[in-house]
This record gives sequence, structure tokens and C-alpha cells, in this order.
Amino acid sequence: MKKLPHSFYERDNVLQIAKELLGKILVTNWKGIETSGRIVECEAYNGVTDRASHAFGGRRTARNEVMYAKAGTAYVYYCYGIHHLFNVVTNKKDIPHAILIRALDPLIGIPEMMKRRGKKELDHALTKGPGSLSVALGITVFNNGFSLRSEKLFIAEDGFVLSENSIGISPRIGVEGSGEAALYPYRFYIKGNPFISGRKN
DNA sequence: GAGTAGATCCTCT
DNA sequence: GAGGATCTACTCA
Repeated sequence: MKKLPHSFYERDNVLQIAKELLGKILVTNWKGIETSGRIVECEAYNGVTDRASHAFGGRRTARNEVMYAKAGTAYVYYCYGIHHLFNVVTNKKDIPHAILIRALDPLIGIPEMMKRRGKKELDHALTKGPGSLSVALGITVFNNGFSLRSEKLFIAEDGFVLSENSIGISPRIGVEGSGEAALYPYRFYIKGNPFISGRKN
């Protein structure tokens, strides 16, 4: 298993990167407790031309400043008063592309994840949906701006190969108020995986 | 199984 | 002062 190189994140096609993130492994390691999961669902946010993005039209505020940071940076923000949403910043510095990680297939540290989520039995809601997976991996706004190549938080590949026809593509979730941007097919997921989020699947 | 309400807080206008 | 890249639980059929 090796960490994805900086060049992986720095490319300019955020859709391509989002698709390639499927099957990769997101790892956190807080205080020696390692938890990880395979990425099975994500959404691309295509910079200043994407109405559903925080950076639409070139908006740049204290909150989304991290989207303008260099590739391979974690962008975490708080939403609906409950959920921490974890994003990966891509493309070059000052270009606000990002990919929202929406669901994981848990691999390591499942008991710890269940503890963080307050669950006694393992079920498919453990890491399903961006809010849930952040809790399961212990990611909070505290991690905003972290590098994704650090020892505590990183994305790696383990040789897992995904065939082209097992990748599903659909419009994004939760962005209905974003005009035609809500229809863009920017969501990528692994077909048939039980951890895919979305109420209607 | 499907639909709806409630939680709950930071950020920008 | 309103709304947001949401999830869960509970109700009703």
C-alpha cells in the first residue's frame, strides 16, 4: 500500500481524479489508532464555474480558503449543524477544485468506528454518507487544511483495480438548489457496493 | 417500504 | 438572520 503522489491530485481534470479515487483507501491515524476504508463514492466540485461549489464565481472567503490551497489538501467543513464533510482539494494552487468523499467500505479499525458512531452492531450505515464517514474516521473541522500525505491522514492505493463497467455515474446529491449544476453527472460510485449513500439509490 | 420532521451551528448577506 | 454539498428515526400505510 502506498500513498498517492502529489501529481495524482495536481491534474486539471477533477472528474477524472474523482473517478480514479474510487477503490483508493482513506486512512486516519489519531493517537496510534488506525482506521481506514476504501472509497466507494465521491462527487466532483468543478471550481468557479460550478454553481454547487462553495467557490462558484470565484468566491473566496475564510471558510473556503482551503479550496484554493495546493492539491492534496483536506477541506473539511461543518454543515447543517451536524455533519462534517470531508473533501480532497485538487488541481494547482489558486484553482478551487475539490472532491467530496461520500462513502467508504470500512477496512481497518471497524470496532473503533462503531464506537465513534455509537453503534453496537455493524451495519451498512457505518460509513455511508459524508457526515457518517467523517465521524467514523474521526475527521472534524480540526483537520481542515491538513495534507493528505501526512502520517495521520492520507489516501493510499493497494493495487485494487476497478473495471470501467463497475463504475456508476449520476447527478450529485443535496445540490437541488444549484440550478442546472444540480444535473451535472459529477457523482461517481462503485456499482453494487452496499455502502453507497443516497436515500433513493 | 416510503415519506416527513427534527436536529442544530457556522458562515456569509 | 437565513440557509446550507445531510442523516436518522419515527410515523403511517
